[in-house]
Amino acid sequence: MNYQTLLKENDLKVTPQRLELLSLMDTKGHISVEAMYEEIQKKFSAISLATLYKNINLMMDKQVVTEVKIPHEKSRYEISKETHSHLHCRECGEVVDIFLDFSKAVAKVEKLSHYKIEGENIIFSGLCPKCQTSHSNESVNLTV
Amino acid sequence: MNYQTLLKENDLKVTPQRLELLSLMDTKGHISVEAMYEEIQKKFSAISLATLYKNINLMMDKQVVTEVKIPHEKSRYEISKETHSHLHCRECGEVVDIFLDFSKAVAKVEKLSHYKIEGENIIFSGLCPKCQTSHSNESVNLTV
DNA sequence: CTGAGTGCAAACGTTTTGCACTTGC
DNA sequence: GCAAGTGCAAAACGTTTGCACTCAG
Repeated sequence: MNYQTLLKENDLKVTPQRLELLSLMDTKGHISVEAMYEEIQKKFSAISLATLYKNINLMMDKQVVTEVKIPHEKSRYEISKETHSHLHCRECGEVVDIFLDFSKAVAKVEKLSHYKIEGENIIFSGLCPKCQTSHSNESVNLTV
Repeated sequence: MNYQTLLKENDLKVTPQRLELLSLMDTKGHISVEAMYEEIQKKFSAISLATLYKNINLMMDKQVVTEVKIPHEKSRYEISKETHSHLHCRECGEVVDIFLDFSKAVAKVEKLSHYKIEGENIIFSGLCPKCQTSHSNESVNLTV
């Protein structure tokens, strides 16, 4: 992905901080403000939280970045892409994308509710493949 | 709905503040902390925000109340009920319940992802029937 | 009567703001 | 060169905490 172009297309100046931010969201997938701050400090030790917030908000306004609100967790952020859903593991916290076609469901909802549906926000929660088998931490110290 | 029973079943003492809180969530449907505070002050002018938060958190811990995270909006709260989805009007902010069966989709997701799905969180956004026709505010002051 | 709930004030963590300095274009 | 972006410090905001008082059971 070309972050420079992405910024320019949205009338945002290309700064090294912004490039790194986009790179983080792109490679780490779904990242919280906290984690972004920790990560970006590795390259820009003097970066300010204010700058981080300003950029996240600006990019959200421009729809370059999308906020993902996960039940019982803090928001995470991703680079906007085609409509997709999310899978969230309640054990390890992992969030992954899943591309599914809900147009049938949307049509049904429109018929039933008379709403004009413009978008859907879908998060499935459960256990990822790894956490279904590794219950190592679950049974520790059960002697109460 | 019997709020007294609901509280007792969850080992929560029955207080007038809690009864009113549950009544608000029940009748108003999906309500923000802010709106709850404004409403509850009509009956309990001296109520503290701390009490409000303590009760919301306590009831969430006990799963009596569920947080609804809507894109671009503050969280709202509802009395927990059977699995259901939500419809959100971006114009007037209304949120309504819709009961749909997504078990087929869940099965598909499990097959594709190898996740074990325990719950889904689905919000459709768009325009409610009223806001599709009344565009009164949309075209005001377009002369730039 | 006793522990749980309430209200108040203070504290806390997160996010936003104003301003001087720096940088991209 | 100038508007936009950055970093810093202070402020604002929403939420939580500790404590004395009150009330439900």
